[in-house]
Amino acid sequence: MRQYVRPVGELHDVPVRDFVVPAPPSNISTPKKRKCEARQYEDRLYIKKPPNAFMLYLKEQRPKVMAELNITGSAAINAVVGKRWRSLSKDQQAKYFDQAETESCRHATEHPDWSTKENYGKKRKRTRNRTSSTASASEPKQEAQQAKRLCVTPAQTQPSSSYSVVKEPLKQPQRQPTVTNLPHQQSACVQLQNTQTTADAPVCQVNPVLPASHMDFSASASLASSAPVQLQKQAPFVSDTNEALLSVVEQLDPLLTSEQFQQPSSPLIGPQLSQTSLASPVYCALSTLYASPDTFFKNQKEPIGFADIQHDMWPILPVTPQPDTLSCSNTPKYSPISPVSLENSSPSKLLDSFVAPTECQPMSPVFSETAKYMMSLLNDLEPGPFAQHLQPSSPQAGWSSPESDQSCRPPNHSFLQTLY
DNA sequence: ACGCCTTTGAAGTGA
DNA sequence: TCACTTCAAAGGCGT
Repeated sequence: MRQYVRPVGELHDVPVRDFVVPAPPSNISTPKKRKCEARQYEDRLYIKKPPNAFMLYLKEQRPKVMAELNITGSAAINAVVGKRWRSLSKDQQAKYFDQAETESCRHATEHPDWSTKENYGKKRKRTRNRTSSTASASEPKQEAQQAKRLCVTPAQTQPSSSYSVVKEPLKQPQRQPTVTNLPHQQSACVQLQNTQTTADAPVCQVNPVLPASHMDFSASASLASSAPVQLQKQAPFVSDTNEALLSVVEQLDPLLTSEQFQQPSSPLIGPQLSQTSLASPVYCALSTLYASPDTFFKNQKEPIGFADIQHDMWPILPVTPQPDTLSCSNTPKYSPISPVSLENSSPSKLLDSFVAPTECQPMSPVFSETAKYMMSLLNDLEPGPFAQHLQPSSPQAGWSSPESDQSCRPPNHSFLQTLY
């Protein structure tokens, strides 16, 4: 496999280069069923939708049902699985919603500019007719609509920048970096609470994690859900990864383990704070890294693309972004509303204080300090690579870590090694 | 060769 | 806002 080396930043004034493996996304289309789409987009990659919870369940259950019932027809299998799905409890289903959120987050990281809109109308005629043979009068209209969609001009279905990377020089997305212009899927992730929400300073939104509709259902499974204590108690399915990650965040933010969070129904401040903390850019970025480190680092595109993918990643990377790798467009930047004293602030307060400025600004030193502290925690969990690159960073006053939770295991992933 | 079937959920579309 | 449509997976079947 070919690899390319490109500079990604500097470390202690020493240029750092990174291998870029131009591996195609894992969710490209199969040529068989995408001929129509392929006609329009030639050999451009077709990025599929991330699977939803039921699709993940379906994938898992299909071989079981096939073995149990000795049937092979997918339609029959799907009907059986659908029935089983409906018989599952909310808690049982939550496992798959959790996985779906992870997949969605990973997908959004790999394809930051992609939305389901890209695939809309790309399949051939497909008239969903639940009433079987009854040909409705609206069918011609539907067909006409679909034909219209199928015949859209390339200009109407301008591929996003993530597509363009495949064959063309990287282009700047045409959208302006206003949050309101972000695709809905991207904006679904995180909204930092307690931030200014003026017209000039929209609510910060960072990498996608989950649709809001899940936040009331899959609280235990959502990274950005409410009640972090619930997340620990009622989510035996939470992976080792998330568990370890949670332990880091809990250490990062002592508030998460304070007594007020032991009661899910207690004060309003609980969900608010927990959502902010668990949905923080750092946590979100870390979860992305943990979820798919190889993909994340291998699928880096041009520097500007990398910055676009995850500006929030820079603070936790052991490199300093070069000025020309920072993009002023399409990526919310974070800076403190007002100078925050490290001595008197917990990380959660710091994260709360970030808003998206109206123009490109340099990395917030406060944010970087937060990230450094997180790195030190990560280093404790998995000693190694970062120790030689980061100055030891002891917790500031007010950042005192709680007693480490014995149930929180260190991450099994060796993603840190992939950095070097 | 490729659309249909069949399921649920997420998201897009149009009124 | 609401109803409707499309697409994710998958493999046998029909055209």
